[in-house]
Amino acid sequence: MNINEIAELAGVSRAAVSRYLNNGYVSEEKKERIKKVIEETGYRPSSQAQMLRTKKTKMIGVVLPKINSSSISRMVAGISEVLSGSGYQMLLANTDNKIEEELNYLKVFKENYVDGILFIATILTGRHKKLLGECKVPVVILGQRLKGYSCVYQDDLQAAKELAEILLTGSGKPCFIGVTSKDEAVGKNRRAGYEEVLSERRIDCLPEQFAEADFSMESGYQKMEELLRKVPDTDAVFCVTDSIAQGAMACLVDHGKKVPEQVRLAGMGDRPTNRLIRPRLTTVHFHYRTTGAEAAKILLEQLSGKKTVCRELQMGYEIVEEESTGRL
Amino acid sequence: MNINEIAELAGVSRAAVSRYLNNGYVSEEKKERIKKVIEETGYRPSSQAQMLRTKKTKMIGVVLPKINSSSISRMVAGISEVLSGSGYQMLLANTDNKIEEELNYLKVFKENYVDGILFIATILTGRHKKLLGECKVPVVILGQRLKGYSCVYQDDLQAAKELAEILLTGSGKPCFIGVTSKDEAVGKNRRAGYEEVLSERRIDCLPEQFAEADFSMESGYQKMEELLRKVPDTDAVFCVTDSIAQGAMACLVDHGKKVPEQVRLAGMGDRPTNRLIRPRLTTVHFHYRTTGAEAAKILLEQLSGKKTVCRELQMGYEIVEEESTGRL
DNA sequence: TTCACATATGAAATCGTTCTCATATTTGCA
DNA sequence: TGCAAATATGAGAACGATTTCATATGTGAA
Repeated sequence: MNINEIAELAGVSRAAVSRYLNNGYVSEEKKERIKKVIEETGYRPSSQAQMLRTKKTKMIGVVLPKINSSSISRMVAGISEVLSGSGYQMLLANTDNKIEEELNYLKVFKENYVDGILFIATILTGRHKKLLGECKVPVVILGQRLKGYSCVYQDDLQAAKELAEILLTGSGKPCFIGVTSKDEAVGKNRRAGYEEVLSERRIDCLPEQFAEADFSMESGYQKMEELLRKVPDTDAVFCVTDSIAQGAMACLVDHGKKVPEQVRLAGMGDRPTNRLIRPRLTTVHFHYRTTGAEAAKILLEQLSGKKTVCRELQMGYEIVEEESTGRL
Repeated sequence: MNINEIAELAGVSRAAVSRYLNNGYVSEEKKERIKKVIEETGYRPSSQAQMLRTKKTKMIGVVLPKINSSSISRMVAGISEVLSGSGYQMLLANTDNKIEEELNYLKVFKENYVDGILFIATILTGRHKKLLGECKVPVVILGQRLKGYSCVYQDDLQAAKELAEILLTGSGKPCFIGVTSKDEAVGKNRRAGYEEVLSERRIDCLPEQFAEADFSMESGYQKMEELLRKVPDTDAVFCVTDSIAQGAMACLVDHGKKVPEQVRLAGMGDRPTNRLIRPRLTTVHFHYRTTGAEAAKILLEQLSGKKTVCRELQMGYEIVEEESTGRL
């Protein structure tokens, strides 16, 4: 079933059918005939042909580091929510945290494979920036701020600062478990927020009071163990993610440390699973689902062809103070 | 940059360039020239044109009920793992558990929008079956067994049975929190496994000892509360998912019931978050990631054009016995 | 030598749309 | 009435690849 057959059955020209489908000038009488034939045959225009002709794929490429992560899958849910019903489909590119994969997908997408790109980033290298600059389609970056690009990101610094103020109340020997500083948002900004509070309160720390984990619970457990060895009398631990905090918590429990009586603990990200652990973990709730939704909205706006002004959106957060920081 | 310009720059015909790209007959000398031009220009053939001409989109449609669910996002990770490097892209269709959306995506995909479909199902109605039957592209169903289709599913009945055998040891008044029986796998089969053990052990149950939740923790909490009201002396609770079990556990704790001393509890699905709750939850570990990976492999096999024999794959499982069932 | 078969080549058809263009016809307004 | 603008129509070119076809050359076996 192609447009020619429909045209023939309806006794009109191919162009008329095309116009009917695209709201062009067609007389009521012909509209009626075409409608009838399309319903009877169940005809659907070939999207492949449309793509070729219009240079639009009606697809959004979503590049992400790891789909089975709570924060990221929540963003994707938000994206999907907004995209559904907009006529756009979502093309998923799972990079498994491999930079080469990320670059590769950007290369594929940047020409005209998709109409727009949502890029959930952790680390943005120079090569990323170069490829992003070459993109012929609009891009929105999620989770990191990047000059010159539309982006939706968390206020990591401020959130970390506010959280640290709670955690460090009355603490003399705090420890910190972070991640690589190549990750601007989680690695750099959250640490910066923490350190601001350290210096405001004139708490001096030795390098051994800082550890660097990856994003996993296991790694949180392990780094906590190292810290306990090096700093046995630590009384507070700031973890840059909840996964890390959960690992650290398990480690503390296993080593017979009472939380929060002996060691206070805080994480960031408000994993849904936090509700399950006891003592309850103090954390920061970020609106990940909304982050995804807002990013998708911005992209759709840019696709709708208005002036392509680049928009930056900083999301709010909420401190979730619970038992693990000992004030409740 | 299109194939004509490349052909001209290389001094060959358009057909030669196409053959070069598709491993047809081209002399070494021309291969060299074409290669050089392509490298210099950074030419990439238009996938849209290829799709139109070849009727292949190199995309797999993945239909799923909810992306931010641990089991499903693990399946997607498995799918992505296998698909990556196969030359196929993943088109995500998040249906948000709405049957109409599912049917709609099937309608879009069934013709030739994608080369194959991975369908993560919960409920399979007659309309689903009709649309699946009309699919012109290969389909693999995940999580449910359906006659006549390739599928990868869990051995829900056997797993539930084995789990019930542990939970019901020495129990006189067990309760059950299930889900709708429209869900063949989780609703029907898991309940059937549970009931088999009931009858083997000649444990009689009243209807009020059975509750029906949806898949959420909240609903697990709420149903547990109802059960505690109707059956205050219950000594064991079988939950068909871990989310439900986690909700039930929270409820029991809130009502001052000791787990497992007063009430024993078991879930199914092995959510990663189980490791965090105390007492540790007895559950069944299903290989979701592998389920996704295997399904993708079957689909790729069918796409590779061999005999399209329909394959059924029943995945194994592992009982994870922990404290909540009181035997450890 | 001859015939079959693999290798090599480019012209032209093809996939199924949308869009431009040329051409009518109708409507609205001065 | 006259003239511009809006409405309506279909022929045919384009989009950018693959594939068929006709044709030519090289190679090895009978």
